[in-house]
Amino acid sequence: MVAISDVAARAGVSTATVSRHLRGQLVRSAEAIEAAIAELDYTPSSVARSLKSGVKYAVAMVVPDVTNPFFASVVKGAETASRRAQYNVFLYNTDEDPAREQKIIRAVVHNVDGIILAPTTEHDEAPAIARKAGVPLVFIDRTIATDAGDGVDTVLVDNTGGAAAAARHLIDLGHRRIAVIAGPLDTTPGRERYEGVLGECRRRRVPIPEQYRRMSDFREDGGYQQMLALLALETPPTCVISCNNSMTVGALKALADMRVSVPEELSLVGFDDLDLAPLLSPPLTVVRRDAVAQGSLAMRLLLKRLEGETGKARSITLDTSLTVRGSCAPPPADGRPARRKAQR
Amino acid sequence: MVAISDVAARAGVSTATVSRHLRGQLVRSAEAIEAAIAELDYTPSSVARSLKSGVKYAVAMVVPDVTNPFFASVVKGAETASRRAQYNVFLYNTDEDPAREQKIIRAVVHNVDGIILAPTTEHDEAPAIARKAGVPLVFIDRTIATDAGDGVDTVLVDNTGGAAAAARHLIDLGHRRIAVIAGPLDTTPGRERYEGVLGECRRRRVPIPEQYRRMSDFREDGGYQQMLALLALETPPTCVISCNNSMTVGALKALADMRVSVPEELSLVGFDDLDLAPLLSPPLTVVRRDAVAQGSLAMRLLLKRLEGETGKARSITLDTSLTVRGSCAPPPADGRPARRKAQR
DNA sequence: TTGAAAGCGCTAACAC
DNA sequence: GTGTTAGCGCTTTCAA
Repeated sequence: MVAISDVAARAGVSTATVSRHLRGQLVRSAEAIEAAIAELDYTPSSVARSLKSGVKYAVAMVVPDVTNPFFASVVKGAETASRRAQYNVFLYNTDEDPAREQKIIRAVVHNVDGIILAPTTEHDEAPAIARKAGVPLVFIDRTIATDAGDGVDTVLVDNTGGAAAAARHLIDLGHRRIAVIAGPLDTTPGRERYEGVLGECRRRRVPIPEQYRRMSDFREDGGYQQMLALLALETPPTCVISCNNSMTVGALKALADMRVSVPEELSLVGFDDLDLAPLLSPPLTVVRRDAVAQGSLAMRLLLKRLEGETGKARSITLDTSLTVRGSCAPPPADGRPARRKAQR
Repeated sequence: MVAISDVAARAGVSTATVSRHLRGQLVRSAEAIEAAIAELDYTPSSVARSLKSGVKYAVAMVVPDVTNPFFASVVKGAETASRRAQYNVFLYNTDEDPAREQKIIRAVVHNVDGIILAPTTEHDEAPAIARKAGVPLVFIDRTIATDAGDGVDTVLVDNTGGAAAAARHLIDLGHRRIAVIAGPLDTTPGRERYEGVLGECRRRRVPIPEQYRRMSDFREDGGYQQMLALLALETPPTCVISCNNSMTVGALKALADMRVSVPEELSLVGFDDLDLAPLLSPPLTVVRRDAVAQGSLAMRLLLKRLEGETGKARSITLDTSLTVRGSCAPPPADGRPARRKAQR
């Protein structure tokens, strides 16, 4: 490995001078130093630099699963935004496991300058750990309930509004038997979307009975099982709101397996868009948001803090929008929709 | 920040003893040291450790785009596999830009212990850079043509076989006018899949005319445009093989926009599966491969090298399999399929 | 403007 | 088993 001392020797100056030149200061021997650097193909060791300065030029992104297109886009946005400031992005998947998340945060907190985290639960210990280590933390997509989250910059979306818009759309179409497949309620988007649906339905006097409130886990299989359960009900709903993309995929598979035709027999709205959603038959109506922008914004907030910005934490809420495609229609006239036996 | 010297002072021993204890050696004062560590909430600085040992416990994953579900899965597999050895994964997107890729590799090569790369082109300079720096490199999904790639472990899939299987399937169904939407030919999967299709067709005496060979770029819009071009031909093909998932999405959109019914008027096979592929109507027939396994295998090869394994480079080729769903049928009888005017 | 030298936190000889 | 010490590559006083 070629070190700064090699360059200094070759250029006939001290290491201090080379270091100064590297930091952009004017030095007499700039040319000789440049020549030496080029000949030796020297790159400063960021490790040594970090040891001295404390800056690591690294940020950790901790998300449930990059394989989820939403988080893939978030990561993409954050990574792209990190380049301007020459930061590097460590990626970690928690698989929605709070224990794993804590382990990651603890291990990482001393090795990065900042952390972007989609917390697994709303009673998350990451803020305490990060604060103790003096490492800036930004929440993305989810916050935590307690005031342990005070002082943490946050980028959310208007889950409540998006979910309410989905409910409104269905109510306006004439639906009165509305079901919701909800994500974990100890999670910001899980809770807010659920409450968004419930709130809108309450406001419009279309109560959602207990059996239409299906608690699930943001996973494909959860969506599949809950849709199956809904279809097996004595009086099934005429429409369903699925609260994230993975569960929506599961719900769609259940619908396909049970040969339920959408939207004739059952209407469906998903939260979060999917690449192929417009190509399904019918094209899927969804609540959309700009995931790349969310990631990029989170990174920008973090970089501001790393540049020394102080002041109280900011919480930014991005808009969502209902994209109406073809998966919703008025409820079937006979009032006995969607009940089927399984087929092989 | 609390350093090893603080722990040593508190435990009444030297820093060397604390260091030994940390590395697992038996020391008399283990208990006192543990107590001090706990009270001070001490974590060893990985930066200092790296400076000393040269090991950074970091690996760079350089892929075209995490937003592509294939690469998202590769990254997931690699990240999961990295945990066993306590390595951390830096993520970079090249956006298929060779200049950006080079810049990333150069910047990263001295700050990581190893690199996993899906090279942008087949004449890639990464191996030279990595070799000069003495950093192990693993190619994933793509190799390079020249022997500059000698000494680089590689994890590929049987692109040729997969593409040939797709062609065979179509020929067996009776198709004689087969078109292919190819990826960049200076890319391993681009070239191999293209040649796989061509080779099988040649073997079966079903030549593919020039106008049915559509060169594209692995991007959605490329697939869209090329499908449009095919449909506009005087004599359009009766079936199309699309050589990656993004282009397949574009092709499907073109088909939808032009109201071409699949598979009645045109059959379609995609390379790489998509989450919703089974839910399309018709469900999409694709060539599949295990992306998570690919990523995990690449990381395992890399970790072996980092553990000191020597010996010549290994090149592993994973299987692909044709998943027949519903998007292929015998060609239309009238022999004049798929030609349409655009509709709004 | 420049060089000498100290030191960031940790590890590995080396001597005890 | 343990302490002393040197040094990884770099930055940054402090003098000159």
